[in-house]
Amino acid sequence: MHKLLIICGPTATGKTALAARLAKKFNGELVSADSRQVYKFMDIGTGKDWPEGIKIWGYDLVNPDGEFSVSEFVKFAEKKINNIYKRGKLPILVGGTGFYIKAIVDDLDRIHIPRNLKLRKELLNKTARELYALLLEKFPKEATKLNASDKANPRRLTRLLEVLNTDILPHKTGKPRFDDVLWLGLMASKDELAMRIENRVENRARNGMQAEVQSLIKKGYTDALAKTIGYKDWPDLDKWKTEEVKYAKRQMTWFKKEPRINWFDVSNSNFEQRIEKLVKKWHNK
RNA sequence: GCCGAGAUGGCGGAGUGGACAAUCGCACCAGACUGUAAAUCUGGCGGCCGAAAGGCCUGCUUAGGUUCGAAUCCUAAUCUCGGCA
Repeated sequence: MHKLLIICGPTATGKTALAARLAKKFNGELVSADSRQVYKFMDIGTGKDWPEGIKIWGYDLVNPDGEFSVSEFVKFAEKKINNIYKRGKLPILVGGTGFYIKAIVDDLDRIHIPRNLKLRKELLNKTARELYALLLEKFPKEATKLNASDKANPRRLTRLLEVLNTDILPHKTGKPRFDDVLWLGLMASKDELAMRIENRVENRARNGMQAEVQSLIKKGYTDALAKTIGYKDWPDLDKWKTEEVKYAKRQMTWFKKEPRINWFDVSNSNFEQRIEKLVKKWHNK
């Protein structure tokens, strides 16, 4: 019986802390599904927590200038989850990157089609219009299926051309079979979330962010800093907060349409008890 | 006190007699997204009615004025910023 527990939701809702408690109660190990925390040396800015006595996998997978994507994540996480099963423990997938979580649970067949650097280079300077025209010419069926947003999105158009151009079939990874998946979602009202984010940012700013940024610069990772929330606007805390709030909103836009999530408002005083009750029932089933 | 410059939507900032409810950027709201998801992209964004097309009202510091017509010209007031005292 392979069960998977998922704890998702926007940033600053206390996912890791909850996951750690549940891991203790139910003999679990954590797998982080967070696209920022995979980078080494970026600890404070990405909010890595290391709960005591609990294993958490998925941090520090690549250098800040390394290539990473859902595909790498899936390969890593599936291996890890299988390993956790082998040891008779419960894997708990915890994080705010909805795409990564979905990729683990559902069969997303295209994500393992590799990059085509030559093609990407050719398409690099083309506008969305040009890319779409090209797509329409070569793959009219796929092209007309696109929505208005994707039609204007150079990055996604490039990727689609890349996917359709290949004859390489995506290889099957050793995907674990999940018999039973429980999705838990942590959320809060807009105001509550904004407040939590503010506090969190201020704490991180006080607790070593300056030194972390400097050491990253010293190591030469300025490109990575320039594109990462928290680092790119440092030391402007207001901007950091705004970016973090916007990020939380984007996360919610993704999660809102996921019907399998059981939502809990972290402002409710008894939400943890209710979660424990639910998990217990599911775990013993 | 005198001389200059200026006051535009939540903010920055265009517009300098009609095409202006007012380019654009930020913020904000909603959304898309099966290999960059920390990314990228789409729509909305004065008020009211409407599904929409569209309609009505208010509006560019304030008060007057000129004009068929003003954010744009004139007068005065208030405030801000530079220079001289």
